[in-house]
Amino acid sequence: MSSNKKNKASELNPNVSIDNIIFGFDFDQLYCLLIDSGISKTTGRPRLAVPGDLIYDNETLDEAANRILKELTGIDNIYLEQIGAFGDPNRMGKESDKEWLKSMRAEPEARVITVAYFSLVKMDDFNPKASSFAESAGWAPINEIHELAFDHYEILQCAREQLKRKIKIQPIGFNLLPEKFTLSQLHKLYESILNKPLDKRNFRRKILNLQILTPLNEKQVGVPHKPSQLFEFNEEKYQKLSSEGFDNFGF
Amino acid sequence: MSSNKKNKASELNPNVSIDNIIFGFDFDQLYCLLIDSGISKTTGRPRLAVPGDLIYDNETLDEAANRILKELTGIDNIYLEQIGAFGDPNRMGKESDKEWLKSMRAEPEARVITVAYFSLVKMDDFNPKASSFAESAGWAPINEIHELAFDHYEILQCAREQLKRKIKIQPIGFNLLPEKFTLSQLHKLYESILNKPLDKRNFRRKILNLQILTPLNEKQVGVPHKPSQLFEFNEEKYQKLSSEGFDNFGF
DNA sequence: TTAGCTGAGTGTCATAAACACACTTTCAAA
DNA sequence: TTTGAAAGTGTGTTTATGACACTCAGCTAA
Repeated sequence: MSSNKKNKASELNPNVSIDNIIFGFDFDQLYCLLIDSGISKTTGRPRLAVPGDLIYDNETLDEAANRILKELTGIDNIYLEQIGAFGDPNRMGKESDKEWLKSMRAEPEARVITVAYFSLVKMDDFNPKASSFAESAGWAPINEIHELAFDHYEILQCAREQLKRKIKIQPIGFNLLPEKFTLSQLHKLYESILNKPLDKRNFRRKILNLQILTPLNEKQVGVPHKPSQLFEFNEEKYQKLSSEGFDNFGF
Repeated sequence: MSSNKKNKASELNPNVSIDNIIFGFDFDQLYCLLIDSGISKTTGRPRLAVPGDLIYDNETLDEAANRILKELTGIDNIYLEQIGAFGDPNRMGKESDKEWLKSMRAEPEARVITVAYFSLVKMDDFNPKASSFAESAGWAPINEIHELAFDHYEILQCAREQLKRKIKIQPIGFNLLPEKFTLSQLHKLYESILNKPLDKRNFRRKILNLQILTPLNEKQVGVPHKPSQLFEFNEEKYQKLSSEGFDNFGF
């Protein structure tokens, strides 16, 4: 039975794909990693999509999402969370999508349900490189993304909403920052995700009251203003806090 | 092209299914609708599962979930929300599951990804009746469910968590109650979902402050204690409230 | 060398929400 | 008419929220 399973191991499942919204943050705004597969013959515009692929029959959905992330960026151990399944029978109905599918897929007409994920990466961990199935990949500011292949634009909006919801409950935002960061950077990150201004003093008070930040004996250097204190996220204190049961960051 | 699509219309997709956690409430505790497909030859115990089915290639995931709900219960227009996709390659690996699959599916060996939903029904709207693919269906108190087919137990736990999260943000609980209900019933519902006691006076104050309940000129009759005021949920006021932007029920 | 710019860092007060807590009322049944 | 069972009600304390404006430290360029 196990060898029977192994036989199927390397087969692509023609009906289920993964699409992965990869978020990054440059201390100023949120970005999303997009793949540019060239100028579409039908629209005359670049065909932009989120990284994704059909799944293999021997991998879990999480494994498939990690694989896609790894193939594209070369990094693993990334924060990854499922958004949900998107399965409109017509989700691949645009002419430009069909054109692309014909050139890429063994069964371009097959109906594909996609399971969407989002992941949070430290932007400087990743230097976009072309992957095998796309001509190029790059970071796009999320507010400047207006059109994507398939239903990827819709998925992106869901991802943004889910991130908003989640960041109010769990400090996953730290996955978008380097090990050491300033409170202003964290502040700006929360503002970018929640898409609204937050009072500086109130933000600092709340975040510090959580006691999940360790101040370092280190400051910014070379900045043309008062240098900022650096902090790091304290996983241990956070675990303690969540096991004691709290359920809100309150932003 | 459209007729081409229509051709595929009635085909079952062998790789994607829907499973639906259907919640009910009897003013005392939460229930889940389960299907009993008889005594398993391998375990000797009844094989209990959540209603579900493969999807058709021409329906959206939401439509498929509604269809399953309708086929089983005869009711539509039910509150329905996606939980997510579950796709462990081994999720159908138990012997008792395989035995059942062989008797039910055209391709019993196919790998199936399932998209889970939960729905909220007014228990007295629904009198369980046997569906075509199950010998019987019935309500089980969620705290008494310990073992289910496939990964349904895991899905049930996710559903409970999602319901907990959601009820703090949106008043979807009203879908589990009849048109007219008392504050005590609503109180008990919140306690059942959140799985913890809530102070009676504080609960009433909060819920009434939301101003989404209309008191009726009607009381309970025939109860051996002070009769309770009846209320109904006011959808209109709720819409107004949510469009003005609030994001928390605060329980 | 100093003036000016930039963002860092800080505290208080007023308001609102959360929480803890106990007795009286109304009806049915015995 | 007494009893049991759940309904209904208010206050004081504590905690969290939100609004708000100035000084500080380092760099740069005159």
